[in-house]
Amino acid sequence: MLTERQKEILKIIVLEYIKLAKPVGSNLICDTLNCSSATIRSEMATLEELGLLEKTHTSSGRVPSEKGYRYYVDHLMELKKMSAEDMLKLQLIFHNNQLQYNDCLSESLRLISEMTNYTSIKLGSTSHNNTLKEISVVPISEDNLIVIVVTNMGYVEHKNIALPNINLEDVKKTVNLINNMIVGTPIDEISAKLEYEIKPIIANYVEEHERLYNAFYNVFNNFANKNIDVVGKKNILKHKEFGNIEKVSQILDKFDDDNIASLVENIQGNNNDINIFIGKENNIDEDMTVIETNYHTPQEDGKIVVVGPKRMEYDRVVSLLEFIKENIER
Amino acid sequence: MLTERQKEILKIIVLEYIKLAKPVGSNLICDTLNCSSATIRSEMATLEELGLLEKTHTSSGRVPSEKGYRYYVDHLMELKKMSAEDMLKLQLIFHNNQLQYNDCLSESLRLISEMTNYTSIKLGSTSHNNTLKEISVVPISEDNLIVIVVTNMGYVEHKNIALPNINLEDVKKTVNLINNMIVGTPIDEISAKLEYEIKPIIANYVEEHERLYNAFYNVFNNFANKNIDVVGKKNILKHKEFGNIEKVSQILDKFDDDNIASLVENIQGNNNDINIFIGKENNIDEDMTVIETNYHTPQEDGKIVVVGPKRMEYDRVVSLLEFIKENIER
DNA sequence: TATTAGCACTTGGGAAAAAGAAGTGCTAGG
DNA sequence: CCTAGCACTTCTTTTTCCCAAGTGCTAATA
Repeated sequence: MLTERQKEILKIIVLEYIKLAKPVGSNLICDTLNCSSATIRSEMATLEELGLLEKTHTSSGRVPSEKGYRYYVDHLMELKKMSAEDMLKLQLIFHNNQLQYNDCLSESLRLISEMTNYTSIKLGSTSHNNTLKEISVVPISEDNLIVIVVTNMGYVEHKNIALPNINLEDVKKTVNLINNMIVGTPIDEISAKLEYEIKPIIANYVEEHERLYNAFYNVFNNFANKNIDVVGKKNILKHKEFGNIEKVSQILDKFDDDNIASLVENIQGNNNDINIFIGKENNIDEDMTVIETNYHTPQEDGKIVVVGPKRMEYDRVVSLLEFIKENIER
Repeated sequence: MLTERQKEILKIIVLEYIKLAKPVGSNLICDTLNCSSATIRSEMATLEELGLLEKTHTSSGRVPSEKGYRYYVDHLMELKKMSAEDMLKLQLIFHNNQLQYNDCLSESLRLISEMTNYTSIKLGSTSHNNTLKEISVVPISEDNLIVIVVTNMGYVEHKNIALPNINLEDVKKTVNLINNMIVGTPIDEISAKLEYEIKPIIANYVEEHERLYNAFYNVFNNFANKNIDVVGKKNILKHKEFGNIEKVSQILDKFDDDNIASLVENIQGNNNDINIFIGKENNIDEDMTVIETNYHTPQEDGKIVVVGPKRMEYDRVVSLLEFIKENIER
């Protein structure tokens, strides 16, 4: 259990280090706390013993340890409201009626990255709410046709499939069948329905049912229900803790679409709020902090994630995410 | 006019510098050329006077100047055929029947970047060959509908438009009209046709023709006929000439989608072959070289561009691009 | 008992000096 | 025209030196 003064000191060190990225010495603090630097030093020593502070070398000032950041986040951070400026810019997005839901979200991400110099990520997945609205087919050459799938939430996906020498009538029959029988089915159940309801029927009606069935099956099976969006990768270059090419390289590799998708997917907060993973607590990079939240809209469920250095403006990011989550869910 | 020996020396220096990025001294060359280093030195001095070589400081070895690279590219470079390995990997792509035209191209880009550690870019534009094949509309809620446009080449684009309280019958009438009257029109002429052929008619037939017309007009007007694809941005980190964060930052900014699209668009070779722009010759970055070629397929016209440091493996990149251009155009 | 002033000590960083490596230009002789 | 030899230049690396920042400890103080 920390004394009030110890908390105060820890907090000052965290905030100061976040601001300037330089180890914090006792002199800086004794000004604010009206006591001598010697006193502060002995308190700092205690905090270091508790594992909340670290030194970069024997005679340096103190730097928060991971545990120190954690303590700050859990007990000391004040959730101040957003700055007027941040607020204003975000509201411009959400009050812009021109923008569709999806554009709002990606605009917000862009804005977060721009304002904070961190990297923001969205991983969305078309929710169970998405059901098949309509499927249509446009033949574009002898051998190729385009299959277009629309969900009730307005997702559209299309695929070019090659079906040499297929009978167009058969295709139309199949499409009609699908439109009549399985419209309204949740996207993730369609494969099953195709198998058990459509396949048996076209097996009788349609000549080349085998090939045709497989083609349609593939269309739905590959329905991209995960989409990832990473904004502001370049921002890591702006933080001095990542001042060498190797580190930057390593992090940028992690940010590659395939990589990051699975990493982000595995981030699992223990509540539905905003979750913070500091350094080794996260699976992206032990020198970074990851802040995550989930959102649920009629169209999709997903995560918004902000990644930055451990000395991140925690309070600011949390309030930004809160605001966005709240607004996107309406 | 250079003597044979001078050419030989220039060539060795260029190749050596490309390989190791270290200024080349006279000793290294006299081994290969069977003459003393003093002789080489005096030749080097001549080449420097001609502006083909440079020194980094008074007593350093020589480095090719931009003019030197240019001379190499114009007169000394041998177009060797691709290495077996490069060839094999590329052929795997083009002989894979699973892959559609578009996937082939992006796979090739990915491969080039991976093999060479440069950045490759594709800027494609749906060619004039693309004509409207079909337009369809799917209403997904009271106020929203999805408009889907398909071209004869199989491009599909869709847009969610909000039309509160619109009469669905009117929408259908308009869609039918478009499908009957302007199918077959090249994409880039559709806006005009809408204006002069469709607008006057629906003005009579359809109640809210104003709003409806505008909505459709927007769909076609925003038809994304340029698509850009940048692969391997991270690769600049791998070259020592870009060893500091500022330079990397600056280049990565240039690679941002919007930026690079217009930059690439302005690259104009003077022939239909492969064009090389060294350093200040290009508009992307004066420390880099840009190699470009155009391709023309039934589906689209476009450019493939490779960007890397000036000490680039010119011969290799040229042969890679030649191969891809040739294969993609079939 | 908690705080403070004072002081010796440690470390990193930056400047200056020293030593070494790489390579040049020039000259004189074959 | 070529080459061996040598003085010279510049960069790079290493070493040395010194200063600034900041600590920990001790003894005195409120």
